[in-house]
Amino acid sequence: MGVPQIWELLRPLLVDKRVPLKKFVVDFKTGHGRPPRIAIDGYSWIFECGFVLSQDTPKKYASHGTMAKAVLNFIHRLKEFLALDVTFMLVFDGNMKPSFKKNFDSHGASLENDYLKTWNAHIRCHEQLGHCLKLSSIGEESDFMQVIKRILDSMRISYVEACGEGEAQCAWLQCQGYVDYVLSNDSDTLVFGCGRMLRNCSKFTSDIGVSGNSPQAKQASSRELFVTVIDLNELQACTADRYNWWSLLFFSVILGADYNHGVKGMGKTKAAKLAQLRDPDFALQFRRLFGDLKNTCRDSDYEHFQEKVIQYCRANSVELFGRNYRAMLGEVSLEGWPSKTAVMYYFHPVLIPAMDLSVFDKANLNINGNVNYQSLDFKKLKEFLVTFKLPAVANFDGWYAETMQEPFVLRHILTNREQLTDYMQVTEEKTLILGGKFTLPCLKVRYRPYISFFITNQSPRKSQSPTKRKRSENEYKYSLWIPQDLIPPNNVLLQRWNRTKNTKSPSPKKQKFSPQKNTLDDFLRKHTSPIKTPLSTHRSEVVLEPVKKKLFVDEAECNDSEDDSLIILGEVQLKDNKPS
DNA sequence: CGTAGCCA
DNA sequence: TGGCTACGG
Repeated sequence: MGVPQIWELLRPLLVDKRVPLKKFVVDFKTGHGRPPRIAIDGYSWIFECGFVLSQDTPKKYASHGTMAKAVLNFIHRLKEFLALDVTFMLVFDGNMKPSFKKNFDSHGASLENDYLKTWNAHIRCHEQLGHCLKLSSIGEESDFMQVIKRILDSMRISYVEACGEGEAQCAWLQCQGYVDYVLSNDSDTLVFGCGRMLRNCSKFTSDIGVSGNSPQAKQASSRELFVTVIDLNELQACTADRYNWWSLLFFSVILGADYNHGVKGMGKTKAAKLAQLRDPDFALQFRRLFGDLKNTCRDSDYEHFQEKVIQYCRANSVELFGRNYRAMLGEVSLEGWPSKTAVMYYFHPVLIPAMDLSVFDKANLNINGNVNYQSLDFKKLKEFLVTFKLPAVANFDGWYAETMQEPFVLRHILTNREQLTDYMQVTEEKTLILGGKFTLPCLKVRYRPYISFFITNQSPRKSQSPTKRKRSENEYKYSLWIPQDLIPPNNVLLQRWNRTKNTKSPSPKKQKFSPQKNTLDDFLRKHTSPIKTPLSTHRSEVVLEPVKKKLFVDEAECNDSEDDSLIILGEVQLKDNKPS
C-alpha cells in the first residue's frame, strides 16, 4: 500500500519528470555509457498486469480468462524491457512480512510481537538453513505466482525473493548501488530509503491522480510506456525543502500508513509542515530515536517524543498552520501513533542478510548484453503458453516468434559482428514523437528469423510480388523501431545504412537551404510544440515527413536507377542465412 | 454568521 | 464529497 499523499506532496516537484521509458533509457545510456539497472517491485508489476483480482477476496485470484490477459501483459512487459537491453530484475515479497501489515484491520492493531524476536528468528533461520522459508516451500504460493515464476525461469530471467517486503529489498539494492533505479508505485519504496525511483510505469502520458479518477483527462495513451523519474537528491537540490527519506517517513507516520491509523487531527497539510520543520527537527529526532537497531529506545522515550511534538503544535499552532488548533489537539492526542515495534519495521525492514548476487550473473537474460538464448527451451515455453488461449493473439505462432526474437534484436546489433547483415537490415529512419512532445530518433530494423527454433525450412517463397518492398518484407518479415542513440555510430548495420542512404539520395535539397544550424531539433521544436496544437486529436506517435527515408518505395514512386544498389545489397545479404 | 481550509 | 472548526466581519 503506502501513503498516496506523498505523491501529492511531491507532485509540484515532479512536473516535467514524466518521460517515455525509451527516452529515459536512451538518456541514461548516453549519460553513463551503459544501460540502467532497474529493480522492479514485483508486486506492482503483477498488480498492473492484472493478476490480482480484488482486495476483499485475497484468496480468490483471477479466473482463467483474465489470467490469460495478465499473462499476455506480463510477457509483453518483459519483452519491452529485454528489448531495450536494460538490466532489470523483479523483486518479490517474502514470507517475513510483518503480520500486522498483512492484515491490518482484520486482527486489530494491537496484535504484535516483539520486533527483536522476529528479527533474531529471521537471522537464525538464515544461519541454520541458509535461506528464509520460501513461500513456495510451504505451499502458500498463489496460483499466479507459480505461473509467473515458471515463465521467468523458462526465459532464464533471474529474480529476487525477498525475505520481507519487496519494496524494502528494492530500496536496499538501490542504496547499495546494485541498481540505479527502483521501479515501483509504492511510496514505501522512498520511505525505505530509495533515492531514485521510476514511478507509475504505464501508457499514460500524465501521472494519474490520487484515486485514479483525476480531473485532468487521462491523456491519450499510445502503446508507449512512460515513467515518472524521481531523484530525491535532485529534488533537494532544487528546493530549499527537505525531502529526506526520514522526513518522508515521519510524514507517513503522522498521516498513518500500513502500520498505524495516523495521528488524530493531522492531515496531509499539517503533516507536511511538521515533517519539513527545521528548527525543532522532529523528523531527524524521530530517526535518531529508532535509527540504531542495537540501542532500541525505551517506551518512555518514544512517548516523551510524541508529547513533545503535540505540545509544540499546541504552542505554535498559528505560526505552523496559520490557525489556532489549541482546542482540537486538546487532550487525547497520543492516539494514532504507530507502536514502537511497527516503527522498527520502517527503520529496519527485514532484508536478505547475505544477498545472493547470482541474480546479476551474466548468464541471465535480463542482464544487458546477453545474447546467449540458444539453450532456451522455446518449444516447452510455447506449449505452456498455448494452454492459456491468449486473447487478442490471432496468429499464435507469429506472435510467439516475434515476442521471443524482438528482445534480442538490439543486443545482436550491439555485438557488431559482420554476420548481422545476414539477417538484419536498417530500412528506414524517422523521429518518433512520443506523448506529443518527446522526440526520439529511431531506426527501423527489419530482420528475419534468427533463432533456429523459428527458422522455417520452407524457403521464402519466390514471391511474384512486383514491388521490391514486398519482396523484402517477405524475407525480412519482422521489423522493429530502435532508438538510434542506443546504437554506436560505428556499427556495421548503421554504416551500411548510411552508405545506402548516401548512394540513394545525395539529398540535394538540404544544400539549398541555409547551411547553418537548421537542425532536426529546431525543426521539431517549432513544428511539434504542443502549444501550437493543443487540440491535437491525432495519435501521439507521428511520423515526421521531412526526415523519413524509405528504402523500399512503393511501385508508384519506384525508380529503377535508384533502387539498383539496394537489390544488390539484398542479394549479398541473402547468401548466408545461418545466424551465429 | 458566512466562509475558507483541512480532515475524514 | 461532506462536515467540522477557527477566523474575522
